[in-house]
Amino acid sequence: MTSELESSLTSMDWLPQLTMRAAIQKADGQGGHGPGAAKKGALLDPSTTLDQEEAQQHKDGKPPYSYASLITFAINSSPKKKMTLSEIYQWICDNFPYYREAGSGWKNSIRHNLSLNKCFLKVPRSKDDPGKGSYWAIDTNPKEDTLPTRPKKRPRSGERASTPYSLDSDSLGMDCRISGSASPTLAINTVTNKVALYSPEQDGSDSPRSSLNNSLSDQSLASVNLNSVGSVHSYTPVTSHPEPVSLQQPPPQPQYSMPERDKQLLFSDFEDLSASFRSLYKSVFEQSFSQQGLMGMPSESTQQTHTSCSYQHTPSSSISTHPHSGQNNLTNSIASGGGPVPLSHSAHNSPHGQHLSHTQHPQQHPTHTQHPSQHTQHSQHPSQHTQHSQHPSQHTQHSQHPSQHHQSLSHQPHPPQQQLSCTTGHLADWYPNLDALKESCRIASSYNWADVDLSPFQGLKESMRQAELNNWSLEPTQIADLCSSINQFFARTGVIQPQGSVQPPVCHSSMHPSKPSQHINTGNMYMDSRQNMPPLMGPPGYPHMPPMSSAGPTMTGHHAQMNQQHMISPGNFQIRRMPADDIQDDFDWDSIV
DNA sequence: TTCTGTTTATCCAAGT
DNA sequence: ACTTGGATAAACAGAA
Repeated sequence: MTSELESSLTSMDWLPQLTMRAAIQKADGQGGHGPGAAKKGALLDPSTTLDQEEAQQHKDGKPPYSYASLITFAINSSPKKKMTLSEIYQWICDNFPYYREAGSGWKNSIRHNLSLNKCFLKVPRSKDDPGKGSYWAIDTNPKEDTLPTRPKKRPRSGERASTPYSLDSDSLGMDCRISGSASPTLAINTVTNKVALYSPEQDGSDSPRSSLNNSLSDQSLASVNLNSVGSVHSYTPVTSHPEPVSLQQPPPQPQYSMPERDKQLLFSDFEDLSASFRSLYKSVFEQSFSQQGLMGMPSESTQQTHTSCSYQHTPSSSISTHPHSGQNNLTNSIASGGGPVPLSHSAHNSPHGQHLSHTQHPQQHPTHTQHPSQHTQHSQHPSQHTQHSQHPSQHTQHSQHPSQHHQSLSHQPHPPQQQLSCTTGHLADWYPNLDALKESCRIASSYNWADVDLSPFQGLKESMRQAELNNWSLEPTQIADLCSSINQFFARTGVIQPQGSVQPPVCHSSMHPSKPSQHINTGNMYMDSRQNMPPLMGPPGYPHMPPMSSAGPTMTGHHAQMNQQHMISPGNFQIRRMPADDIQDDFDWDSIV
């Protein structure tokens, strides 16, 4: 039996037959990319499921899937997107009779894969769900940078030292990075190990075999939970190599409906949004209103404001500099496959065709920031948050260091997000601007709002308060509204410039060392988090937030600096900058250098 | 005891 | 030749 398995699983002749919806490219699986690519693609999508048809095709013979694929299929077939080992066994046996008679060696391999492959997360059972073994889920956000979750395999002669433990995205990243349908409640602690935590309510009777279709159904985002989960380390998705996936993805073979993709996007992009908002809320309203005797915040709301674990949406690096985002967490991180990462998945499907299709928002500004024509002197798109280019060569050097951004970003044709078709209405419109908004939040948080009259923003304050009370678990539309309100708030208070040059008060000191900057950290963080993210960008449809110039953080920091000078004291709102020390940013550039 | 999970070692096929 | 990714086997430890 093992011999049969061996021959079947190791041979590549089955690759063309792979059908893994998203990742798979039946169309050109063996075309330009070759078997290797196809092979890789086979595991690209953590949310891949097995088609009934496919299953039927391989009923009799050796399934042309790798064990990792089988596991993925199995897990994804479960409504809960998690399965116990025995369930996985069962599912495989049920769907591939071959394994029923294949002895037990394959089970060992399954276990081996589960343990070895970072894509798979062990999910502890809940207390009320006793049983043997843990659940296994798919990590859509495998940590791929920094510390390995496990010691590297002891190198031996002739063996690569980086795999399979390597965080090298080419291997694991490829397999797992793509956004999937991970449950929003899935928490990953990538610092200590791969651990996923499901909310108790999610534990329940799975129906592993009930479905062969993957969907976000039961775990889709009924609401975007921006809540932070306290003590767990936030995930730091790093998409050092987002493109490989996309490159291998044949264009339009979308596994997800666009709404689903959007949902995934939401998670990725809102990962630290809650932190930003929360931070803003606390820094601005809490501070201000408390002094004005208007505060009505629950004490708990302040508890999570600053945590040591910071999450940073770092498309191409693991840098985490946003202190306020520390509250972020897992809950948020999961979903998205690393935020940007998943984007690449779809982004490449139609690198150009989908360029900004979010037009549903009534308020949407006709000319989007990402429009190439608006980028005056830079090849890079300021609004792109950056996920880095789709060119592998560019990813290889995704250094987070500002000085290197210029080069590495200059070729990015389209930011993944840009290419997404946003279909979730208001929220979708914010996709390209979330980072900017978050950045603004962060910047705003560094101000001293104590003496600022925020009474005109009672509504916003109340909204945020409610959000706080709800642990930032908001509906997409609510988030969108909140984004708009906050953005408006920023515009009015001068945090961002309402019109004309919309550069936010962000300095990229690293880019302009000669200029003293109060935002050194900000600048760093900014670039760090979104290497080519525009300092600030108005939401589509926000009239006074015209598209940013192409001034990317790595390229035209001087604009931001200049603006900062006069925006800090905006009109009626005299804002005192907090001492530099108060500015949240403990990021150490040296650490990544 | 069995199952589960981790780890190490080795082999093979394919790619570079 | 070397690297890479996957498969297989096995040893081992811990939990149910």
